[in-house]
Amino acid sequence: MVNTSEVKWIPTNYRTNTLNEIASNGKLFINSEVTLCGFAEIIRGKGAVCFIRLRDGTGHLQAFIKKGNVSDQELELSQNASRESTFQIKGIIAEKRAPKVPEGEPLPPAEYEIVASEVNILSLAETPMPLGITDKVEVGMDVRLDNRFLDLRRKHVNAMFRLRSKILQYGREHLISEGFGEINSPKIIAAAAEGGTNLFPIKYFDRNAYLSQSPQLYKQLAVMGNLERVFEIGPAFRAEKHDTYRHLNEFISFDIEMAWASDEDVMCVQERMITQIWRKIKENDQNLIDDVNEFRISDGKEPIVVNVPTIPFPRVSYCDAIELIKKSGSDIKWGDDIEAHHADIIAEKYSEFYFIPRWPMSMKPFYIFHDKSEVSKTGGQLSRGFDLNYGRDEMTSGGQREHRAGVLTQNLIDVGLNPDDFDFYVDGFRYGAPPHAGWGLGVARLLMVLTGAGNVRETVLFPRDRKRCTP
RNA sequence: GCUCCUGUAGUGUAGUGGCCUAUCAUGCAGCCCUGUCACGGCUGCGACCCGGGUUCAAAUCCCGGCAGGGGCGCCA
Repeated sequence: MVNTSEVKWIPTNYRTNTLNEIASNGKLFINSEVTLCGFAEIIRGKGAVCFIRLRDGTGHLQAFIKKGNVSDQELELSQNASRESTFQIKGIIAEKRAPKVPEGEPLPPAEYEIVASEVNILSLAETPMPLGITDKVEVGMDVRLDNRFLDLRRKHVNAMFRLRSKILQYGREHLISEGFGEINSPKIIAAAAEGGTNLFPIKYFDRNAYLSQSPQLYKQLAVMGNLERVFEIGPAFRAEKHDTYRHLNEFISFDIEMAWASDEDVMCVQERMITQIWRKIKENDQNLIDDVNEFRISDGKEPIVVNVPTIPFPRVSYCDAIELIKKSGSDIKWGDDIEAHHADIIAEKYSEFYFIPRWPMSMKPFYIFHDKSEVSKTGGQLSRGFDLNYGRDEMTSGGQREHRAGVLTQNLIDVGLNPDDFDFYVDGFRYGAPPHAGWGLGVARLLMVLTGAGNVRETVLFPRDRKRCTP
């Protein structure tokens, strides 16, 4: 279930070992006395014996409870316990009796079990459960989310969130290796950071405030402060009434910002980070991918394969993308947004990761850098803003930022924002400002790509959408 | 904001006007068997979202409500 090779599992007051330690190194434990804990995944046996398949956060192990080894009361309570009840069992590790195999077939590898001498039921599970942990019965998304704590116990769901943790870990490690430091920006803000999307208003004592839609302005200020290269993994809030497989109203954004860099420089950081995440997952976490695949196969889906993408990712500039879409017969002109059905056309040619650099300045936020000499064939002003897509889906939005205070103020005016509201930001650029660039990446969307999940709700523990604010 | 669709046992489903005191699986309860391990066998429990209407007859058709899902726009 989890790669425990590098983890030191220190005993707790409840257990001496994890189940996986015993299951994978049983030989070393034979005849030794241990105390183990876990959920009872299956309870079988009547009369003189009882078998419990225990599960903890590391793996599984069978407990064998036999009349005479424990009190009659312990045996009976165990036999009558409901599935998913939690147990603490003290006993001796032994090799499992080998199963009967048909003539001529080889015996399976040795397995181990704990032969109980003491059984302590920590908590009895109520019945029936709202959804089955191991049952081969489908469950609707709504029931799953209402009972996420149970849903998470299902192997493939559990694996999904362990993979999420790995993505964050490997991403962090990679950025740190390139000189980035982690920051935390405020999530309570006074004014709309970027305009455009709707914010959630909140009461901040006796004033009005909002939940942050993006760490954008603050990570830039951190760079102005000579933190040089920063990243943040934190929540962003958007009060948009969307209702799709890829949108939530609260999501975790993986953001970077770096000094002395252009749009192209941070695209390179991103493709290095993504390939490194893929490479590490492939090296270390195939077991988690296998858990996901086991479910996908039982569900009639293709198993996922972790293919490390090759660098560089294709760059399909905005202008080229428009040409490509036009060629397919779609009605689009320079200056139009590339919508989902347009992205489908690009995805026919570029089905994996690709960048769309150099969007029209008119379509990008005020803080994006533009160079007057960089224009389209038709004369439209280009920007240093880019997107990263995977097929039809947008993963990232980023770009080189405007570091000229005067231009920033003009940009604010051009998009109809009041520069006075942004003094806290523009002031940061008045006393020397390095050219800089960055991006924000949707963690859940990246996990969707990695795992083939068809809905962002699969990749977020407790998703917040238009209809759902609990649990 | 605009669209399309769906509500049947705890869970997932079958059902398209009468054969529905509603199918199957899983679950749960009980019994039998058993060093079990995809265990097996038997018995039982448990449901048509709510309110109107059409009809001799409604889970099924119509209207309203409530709840949920898909898609679009916008975005990560």
